[in-house]
Amino acid sequence: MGTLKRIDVNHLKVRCSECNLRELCFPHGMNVEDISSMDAVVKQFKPIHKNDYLYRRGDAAVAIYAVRTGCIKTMTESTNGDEQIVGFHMAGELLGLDGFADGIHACNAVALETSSVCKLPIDQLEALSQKLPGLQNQMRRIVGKEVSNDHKLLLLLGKMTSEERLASFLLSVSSRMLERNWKEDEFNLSMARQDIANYLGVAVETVSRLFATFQKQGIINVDRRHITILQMEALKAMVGDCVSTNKKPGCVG
Amino acid sequence: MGTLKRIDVNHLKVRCSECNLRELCFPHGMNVEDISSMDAVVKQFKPIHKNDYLYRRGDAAVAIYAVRTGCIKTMTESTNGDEQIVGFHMAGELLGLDGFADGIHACNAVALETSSVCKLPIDQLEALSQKLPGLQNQMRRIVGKEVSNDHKLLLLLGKMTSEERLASFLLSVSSRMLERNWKEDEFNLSMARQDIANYLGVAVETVSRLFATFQKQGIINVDRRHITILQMEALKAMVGDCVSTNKKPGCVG
DNA sequence: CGCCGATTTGACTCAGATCAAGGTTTGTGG
DNA sequence: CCACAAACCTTGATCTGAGTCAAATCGGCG
Repeated sequence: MGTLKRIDVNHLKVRCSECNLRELCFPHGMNVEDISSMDAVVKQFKPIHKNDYLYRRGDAAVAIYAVRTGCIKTMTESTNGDEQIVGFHMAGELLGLDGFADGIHACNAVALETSSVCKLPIDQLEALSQKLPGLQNQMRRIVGKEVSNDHKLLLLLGKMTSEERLASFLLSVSSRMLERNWKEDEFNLSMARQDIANYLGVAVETVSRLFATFQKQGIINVDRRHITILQMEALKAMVGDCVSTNKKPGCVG
Repeated sequence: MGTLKRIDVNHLKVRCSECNLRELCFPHGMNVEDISSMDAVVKQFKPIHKNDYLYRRGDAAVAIYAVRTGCIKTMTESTNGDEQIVGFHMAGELLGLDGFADGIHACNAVALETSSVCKLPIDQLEALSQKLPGLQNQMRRIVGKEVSNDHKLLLLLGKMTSEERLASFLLSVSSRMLERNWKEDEFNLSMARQDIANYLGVAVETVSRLFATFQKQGIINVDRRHITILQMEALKAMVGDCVSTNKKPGCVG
């Protein structure tokens, strides 16, 4: 956005050991030496523009990707052309596991804005993980997180009202902002209303109306894609009470 | 069902190499020797009864499980008590990946009928996979399949009508029957209507009505939980045309 | 400025939920 | 083996949250 300095990032040397996102990509179970040995594996670092595909359904799956900057959506496609967005991937988050089943990507991955990613070739990652138990552990965690994310979304699509869905979405973005040490109560959404609607399994108009309602209730402030959360607790209460201030008995969340 | 011989399966020696389900559990990339070395890892073989929990949300995740007989459902739980079934696991299918993220199961796993499972301890599986590249490959495939299954369900819950959902469900069961060399057009469902409804994100009454409608249309025959598919093509057409007889251009399914 | 896509808002509609009631199957204890 | 209860399933009537359709407005951008 705005004026950007022209930097050819293709030639920048990528070093996991010097990356300020490494705590998000590989947060646990890997020590400094382990991280350093990742440097040799991270093969590419390419910028892609808004609406560009990182990979398409049907492409050979040769790598997983870590988002450095920007935001990338992944979506499944049905035989009759319907699409369902299954994830928005922010800086420090990984994508590409959808190709693990048979070596062919089952999803499309599209940039929501100009984004850059690290490419981690699967074969090399695998070879390295034979040597580093820490990496193997980490891979397992990454997989587990993907699965548990998907399950959260299944619960959302299967059981929640549209109001709960949007509240849940805003809280998810907010908490991910916090993880990155950005403001948790003020941020810009990188996705269009249509993308939010698709992701949440509702109509665009419903998203639009809910934003208006939340604003009228003084819970959030909406200025186009700029969101300010005014009453975090109100959002949390919509999704499920016990998340809020103190956990109630029986609640793990 | 009916009269069963009393066999204490707890003491049966488990051998992957002799298991007739191994083609489903570990279908590719592992040769006979690899499979044989799995024998030492498969630790338990325990029968669980209808409504018993294989594991609960919050339990330490120490293993993944392969279903030998019966059927097991896995479900997520929201903070306010809602449950969403995320999978039905039939003979030869694996479950338990939901514990990979942080070593704690995020799902409940419950038997729909008396079932037996193989227990594959994660630490030993990991140790073995350091030696067997084939196993590591296979683990990756298993993960990929889980992810792609979840994505299919996301598409179903996010975009399909209730009619498409039920058709899709029946086709999924049917194709899994075929994989097991059972009849693809005649089978017993092991789950209650309520479970189907929950899984598909609709009301029980809707499931009941749709079964009645499909039967009236001569597409299936329903006798309680016994299903006979009379017009497979009609079901396929409901989900998306190009799956049917011949693939149309642009369709991968 | 004028066009185009993104977003909002209002009016109307409907698929599927909810409510209500009855029928059927299964399990249990006597 | 039967009686009874509980769980499961079906069917009908009614209601409603959210979709669809239509139109106005906004924001960029060439």
